[in-house]
Amino acid sequence: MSRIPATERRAALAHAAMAVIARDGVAAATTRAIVAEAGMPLASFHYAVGSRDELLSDVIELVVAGEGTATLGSLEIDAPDLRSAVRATFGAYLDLVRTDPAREQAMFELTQHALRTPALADLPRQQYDSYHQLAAQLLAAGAERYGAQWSLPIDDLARFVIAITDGFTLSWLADRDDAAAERLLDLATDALMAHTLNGAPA
Amino acid sequence: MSRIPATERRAALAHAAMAVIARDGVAAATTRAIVAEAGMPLASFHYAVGSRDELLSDVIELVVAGEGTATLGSLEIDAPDLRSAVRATFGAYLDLVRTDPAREQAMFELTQHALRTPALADLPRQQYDSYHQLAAQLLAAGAERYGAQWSLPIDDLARFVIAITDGFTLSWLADRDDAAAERLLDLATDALMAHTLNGAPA
DNA sequence: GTCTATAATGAGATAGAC
DNA sequence: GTCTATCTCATTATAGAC
Repeated sequence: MSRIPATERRAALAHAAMAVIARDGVAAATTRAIVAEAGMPLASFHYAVGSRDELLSDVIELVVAGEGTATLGSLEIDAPDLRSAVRATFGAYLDLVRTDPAREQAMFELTQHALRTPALADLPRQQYDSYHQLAAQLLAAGAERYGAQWSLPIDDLARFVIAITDGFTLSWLADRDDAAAERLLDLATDALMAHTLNGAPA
Repeated sequence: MSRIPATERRAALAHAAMAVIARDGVAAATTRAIVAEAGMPLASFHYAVGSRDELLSDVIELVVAGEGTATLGSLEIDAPDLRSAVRATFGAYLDLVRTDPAREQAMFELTQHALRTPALADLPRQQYDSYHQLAAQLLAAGAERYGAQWSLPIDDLARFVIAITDGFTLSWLADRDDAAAERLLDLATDALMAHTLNGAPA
């Protein structure tokens, strides 16, 4: 691990930290665990980063930049109509949560930690802006593809999507009730579709 | 602090821990902080409880028993119809979150911590069962009071209510956008009311 | 520049005096 | 039974050898 510029080390540490956090949670992301994940000696940590919270800030930047949600942005849904597409996208997110629950939990933990840490308290706003933008983008793309229109401001619907997504994830993490989660997503789909105008709008 | 039975001390510690957690978060709820809150010497902690996680388990029991949600159960809403009552109840919850954001955040932190701690991993299920029961009870009471019926199983609607409530709380904690939160609750109310039959059911 | 070795701190838990 | 004083451990952070 020699001859590597500090900025690259910093980035490598942030990625290693995200891996540790996704696997074991924020509390387990000690400086030791992070450098072990990155294959660096302990002293490299403060050589590159200054403090643990500073690195966690970098990690949230990664999430904001989309590294935590990349899977959803590149999703390709093949559905006959908008309703099916919406439901399938929710379903794809459910699969994501079921495949890697610890990762989704880690996103919540990062937010909570940042909210409790004065130096990081601004980051959750950016994090949720990023989520809302992703949802709005998916909603807009869906409407365009199926020739429909949303009858409410897309930002309001995006916030609803993120809220129901977060809420559904939390309850699933708590009780792992797949069937109830599916029914909840049906309900969420109904709620969204109640605010569409398809074909020729008024 | 003499002559107090161990079981009472244990309960006192659990309440003190909940106070600390509600104010400063789970990570700040060290044994020292908890006994300071309770006005006890440090050694009383392990005299009464065994371990920190054991006490956190007690704290979640308190939440499950309703101490974290008592405000909502005793809510008295005065509204002309079911829709207004639903919206007002959501609004009351928003007020609760705005009045004591740290407390609501603490509920999330307790869940996350329990999920990451093998000895406590069963508790989130009970915690969410308790939430779902509270929501179901509120939905049933509302329908009865206004002579309406829900056209979906009340447990599914209860899960939707808790999900949207959690999700809305998380986004509000992140960006403190009151206006957006109100619009989200309007949307959630619409979604619920789409599943009512009022007057004479089929 | 890099990393071994070591502070310095704060944590959970306990021994033993009263 | 109760609590003071202490132990042991893991943590963040740094000093100083190479």
